[in-house]
Amino acid sequence: MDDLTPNEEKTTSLNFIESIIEKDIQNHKNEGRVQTRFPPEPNGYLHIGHAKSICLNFGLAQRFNGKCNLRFDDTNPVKEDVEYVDSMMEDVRWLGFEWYGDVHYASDYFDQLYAWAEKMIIKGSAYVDDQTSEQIASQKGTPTLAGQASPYRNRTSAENLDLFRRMKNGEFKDGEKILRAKVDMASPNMHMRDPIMYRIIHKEHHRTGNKWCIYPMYDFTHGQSDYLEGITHSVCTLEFEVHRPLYNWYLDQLIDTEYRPQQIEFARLNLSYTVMSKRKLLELVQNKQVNGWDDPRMPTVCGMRRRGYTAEAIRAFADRIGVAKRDNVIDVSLLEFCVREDLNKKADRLMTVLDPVKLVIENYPAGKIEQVSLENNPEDESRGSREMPFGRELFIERSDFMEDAPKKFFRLTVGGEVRLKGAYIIKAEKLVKDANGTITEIHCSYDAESRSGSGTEASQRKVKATIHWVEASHAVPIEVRLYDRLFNNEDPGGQNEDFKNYLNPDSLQVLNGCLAEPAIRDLKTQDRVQFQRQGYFCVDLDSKPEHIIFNRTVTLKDEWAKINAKE
RNA sequence: UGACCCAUGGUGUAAUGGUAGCACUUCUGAUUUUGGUUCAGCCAGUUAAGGUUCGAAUCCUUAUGGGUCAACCA
Repeated sequence: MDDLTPNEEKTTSLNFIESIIEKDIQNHKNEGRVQTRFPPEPNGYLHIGHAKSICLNFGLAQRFNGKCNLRFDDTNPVKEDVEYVDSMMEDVRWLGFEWYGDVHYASDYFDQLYAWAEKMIIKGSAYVDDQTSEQIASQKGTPTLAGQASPYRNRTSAENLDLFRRMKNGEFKDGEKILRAKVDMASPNMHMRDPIMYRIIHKEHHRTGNKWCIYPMYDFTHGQSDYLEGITHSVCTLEFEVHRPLYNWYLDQLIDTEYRPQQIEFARLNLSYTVMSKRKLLELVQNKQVNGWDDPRMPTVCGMRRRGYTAEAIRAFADRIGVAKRDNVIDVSLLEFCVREDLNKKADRLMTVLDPVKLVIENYPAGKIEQVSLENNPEDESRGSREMPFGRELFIERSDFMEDAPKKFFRLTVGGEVRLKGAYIIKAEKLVKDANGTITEIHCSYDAESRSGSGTEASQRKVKATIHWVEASHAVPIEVRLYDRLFNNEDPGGQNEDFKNYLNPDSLQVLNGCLAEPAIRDLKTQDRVQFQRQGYFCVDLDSKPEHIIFNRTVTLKDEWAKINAKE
């Protein structure tokens, strides 16, 4: 596992899971051993909610000198695929974690689980049921009404064993028979009403091929898998709370050791302005409302990676949101804060003009080009500086000029002065407009004595604002993709209407006429930079040298946008 | 009209019977050749009612509110 940055040093206060573990260690439970696991089902892509779980499980192992396994919970061949296995391993590693030993699969334990099932049949705590799923459901009762026993509940062990073996041998079709645990049809906990242990699925499994046509259910698999791997603390989300009695019941039936894994539940992550369920994310992909699982608007790990999020930022986020049992909705602004905090220190600055308007410096010699020096990162002197061409014709951001500016507008107006970052102070003199009245050129004069860093008195002059620019003849055209929140409702999944009704129609904005300084050509795919005064961006996967494409990871905080919005 | 879980500023999370703290957000100000960063500060909280206790966010009771559970999914 990689080192924690200073930011990720744990505080002294413990979350409730850490408190449990600390107590267990003090009591020498399991010889003081700590082993956790991250157990995804390989049926989709990992999202920021999984990232919370990954950081939690691997983080607990780090903190308590334990181990953390990676285990694929692959008990349902109908839903699972190797494609997902590979992407999940990639995502876990990208987040900065390495699992202990080999990757594990629940399917590694199919033989042992089968043997345990036979053991339960022999001792009379499991039976084969011939009924349809509808019949079984109708006997299940309701949370307020006890269930009724299956007519097959009292088959002899011998008969059950024979039938179960024939199930395994492929003598029955899907759904014809199942194996159930004999627990308590009157339990107030629905999961204890003779839960299904094995079902018949004639489907090739991504790892075991056609060896099996019966597959164990989650409940009959998870606790035993934990046990077999020596997991001490089996951390899962709250909806498995009602499964815990069954988790423990199966272990009680099957094992006799003092060692016993303990299931602990925590509240899953919810993020404002997005959805987190695999089903809903899949729907967005299938309906082409996003461009695949790694669309930078998706809360998937691969989507966030493509957008330019760093693993450090995601880990810092996971750390700050904490772990507890109450339902929560984390404000997406915390995530944005974490990525800005990280990128502010790491990302070199670059000048790009997203919505260019031409600026002509009338008293600057035509044809002259001089080089000005700019520091790469004011937060990190070791990043050095670079040269950038300056000349008579430049492009500046259209929004940095206003004809009828309110008093709080600090940028360029006719008769007003601003500094061109790293270069000279200019004063706007007159405008050139087209037939529609749109400004096509801003003509200005410059103060030749004011060059940045020249040390002259004029260079020390204070002006209200400093704006970014690019020299016209050296400008590099780029495409920039701006992303906004995917939904315009804080909790799109929690409304009465379909969550897709709350999709933000402006979540993706593709800008094609953007211009960048020449240094932009040095960047490689996925490199992250700050576009001066605008935000953090990264080179998109689709970018090519002849067609450079950037994704906006997150904007800078923007005081003027706030003031402007209030008008 | 069951069982189980949960309840601290707008959001999230601490305080483990003894001064309700931290972070994000909002807002104010200082610094700034990024309206960024940094720094300083303001506003703002224990769901309610009883009880135990010298003392309760914390323990107990009840109420209220929220969540989970009736897949041959995980």
